[in-house]
Amino acid sequence: MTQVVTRFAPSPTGHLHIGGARTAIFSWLLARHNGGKFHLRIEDTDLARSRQEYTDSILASMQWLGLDWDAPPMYQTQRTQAYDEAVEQLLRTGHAYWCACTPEEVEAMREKARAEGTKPRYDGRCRDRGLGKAPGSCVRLRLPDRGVIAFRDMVKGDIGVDVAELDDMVIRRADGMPTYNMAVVVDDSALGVTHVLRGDDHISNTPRQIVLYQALGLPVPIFGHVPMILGSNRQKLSKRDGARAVIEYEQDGLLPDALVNYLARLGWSHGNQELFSREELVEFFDGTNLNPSAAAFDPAKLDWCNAQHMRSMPLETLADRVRPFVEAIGLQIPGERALIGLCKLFRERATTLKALAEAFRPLLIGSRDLAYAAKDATKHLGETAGPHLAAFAEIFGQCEPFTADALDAAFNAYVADNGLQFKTVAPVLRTALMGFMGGGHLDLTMEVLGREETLARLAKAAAWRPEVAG
RNA sequence: GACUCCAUCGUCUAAUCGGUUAGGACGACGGCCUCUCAAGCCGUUAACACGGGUUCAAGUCCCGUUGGAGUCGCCA
Repeated sequence: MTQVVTRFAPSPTGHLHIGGARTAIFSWLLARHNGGKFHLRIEDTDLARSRQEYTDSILASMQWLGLDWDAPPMYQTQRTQAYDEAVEQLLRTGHAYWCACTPEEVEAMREKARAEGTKPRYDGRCRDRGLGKAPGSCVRLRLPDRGVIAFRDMVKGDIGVDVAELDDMVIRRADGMPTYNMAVVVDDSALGVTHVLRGDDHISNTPRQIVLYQALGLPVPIFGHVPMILGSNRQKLSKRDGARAVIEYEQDGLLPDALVNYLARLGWSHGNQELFSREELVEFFDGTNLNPSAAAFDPAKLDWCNAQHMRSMPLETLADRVRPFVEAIGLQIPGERALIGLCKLFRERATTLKALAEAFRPLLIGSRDLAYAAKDATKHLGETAGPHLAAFAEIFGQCEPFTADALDAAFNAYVADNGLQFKTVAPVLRTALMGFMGGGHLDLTMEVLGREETLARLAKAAAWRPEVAG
C-alpha cells in the first residue's frame, strides 16, 4: 500500500481562519493517523493580494496549533518552470490551445448567455484556430466533447458532472502565471498527494482538475470535500459569530489542544466522545465519519471544551501557559509555587487563560490596592467582624508553617474552640482577603498570599468602616 | 437562472446489514452540594423538514417538494 500524503494549501491573503484551520487539522490528522506525510503549500500566485506577513502569520498559527509539516513549505511563485512545462505538454498533446479572446469578449459571451438564461461559458471559438503564442493570449484546456466526470468523494459519496456544464478553462494567464486549477494539479502531483481534503466550496473545481490530471497522464488523488462552517444563524460565518482568525483565539487565551479538539469534532465524530487528547484524535481519525452537512460554529461549546482541557492538564503546564497572560495584564508574576497555587485556586472558575490571569488579580495586587465590594463588606466586615479579624491576625500570625494544611487546621481550631460555625466566620475572612465574596479555598488563598500579605489584609479589613451616605 | 451539494433537539452529533421508549454533548431551566463564586453530581426541556413510494417493518432505501448552501473569473 502506498503512503498517505496530504497537504494544506492556504493562500496568503489573510490570517489563518477557523475554517481553514479545520481542513488543515483534518488533513494533518489523516496523514498522522496513517503514518504518512503532511505538506504545506503557499498559494501565492495572486501577486496583488498575497503578502509575506500573512504567510508568516499562517505558519505561526499552524505551529501554535501543533500541526507540523514534513518538508519546507512549497511556494507556487517559485514553481513557474513546472507550470510552464505542464502547459507545454498539454499544448503539444493537443489538450490545450492558445486563445486570443480578450477578457471583454469573454465577458460579452457570458452576458449574452445570462440574458438567454443559460449557463455563462466560454464558447470555445479559438479551439481550432491554430493560434500561437501572442501578447495578451492565454492558454485554455480543451475539454472532452461529451461524457460525465465522476468521482467518489470521501465525505460526500459519488459525485458526477456532465462535461457539457463545463467550458474550456484558462490554465495559463496572459501574464504567464498559471491559474488556480492548473497550479493545484501540477503541485499536488509533484508532492505525491494521495488525499485532497478541502472545503466543499471547491467541489465544482474538482471535475476540472480531474480532466487536467487525465490530460496530463497523472494519477487522480482521492478527494474529500468538507462542508463549510456556518454561523449561529446558519449563514456564512461572520465576525459576530465569533469566527475569527486562529491568532485571535491564541490571544484570548484558548489552548491549542482545545481548539483542535473542538474544530475536529465539528463535522466529525467518534461515537459519543466529545473530549479528545491530540493522541486520541490521531488514533481515531481515519477519514471516515465525516459529516456531509454544514455545521454551525458554537462559541459556547468551544469555551466549555477549553475549560475542560484547562481542568485536566497538569497544573505545572497550566502555570506555564498562563504566565504570559498574567504579564500581559500588568501583574507581577509570582514564584512558581504561588503561581501553581493560583492555578489550582482559579482554574475551575475560568474558561480561558486570559480569564484565569484576570482572576488572579485580587491576590496579586498589594493590600493597599485591594478594593472592597460595598455590599459584601457591609455585610461581613461590620462591627461583629472586629473580634474575628483580631483573632485571625493572632492565630495566622503564629501559624507555622504557613501552608494551606496548617492554616486550615488553625482556622478550624478557632471555630471549634469558640463554639462558632464555620459558615458564619468564613465570609468575614473571605471578604477580608479577597475584597468580595468570591474565589477559592481560604487556606490555599492565604498560603498564596503569604503571611505578611495576609496579615496586611486582615489589618486593612479591621479598619474598614461603612461610608456614610449623604 | 443553470449546475452541484446538504437536510435528526436552539447548536454539535449517535443510531452496525431497515426493527431503538430516537442516545450523548453544549446551552437553557430546576435541584443537590456548599463560607462565596465556580466546578461536580442529579433531573427537566427539546429533533428524524414535508409528501409519496418499496417493505411485515423506514430516521435509515427510492422519487418528488420545500428549505438552505456552494459554484458559475485570465481569484484562490
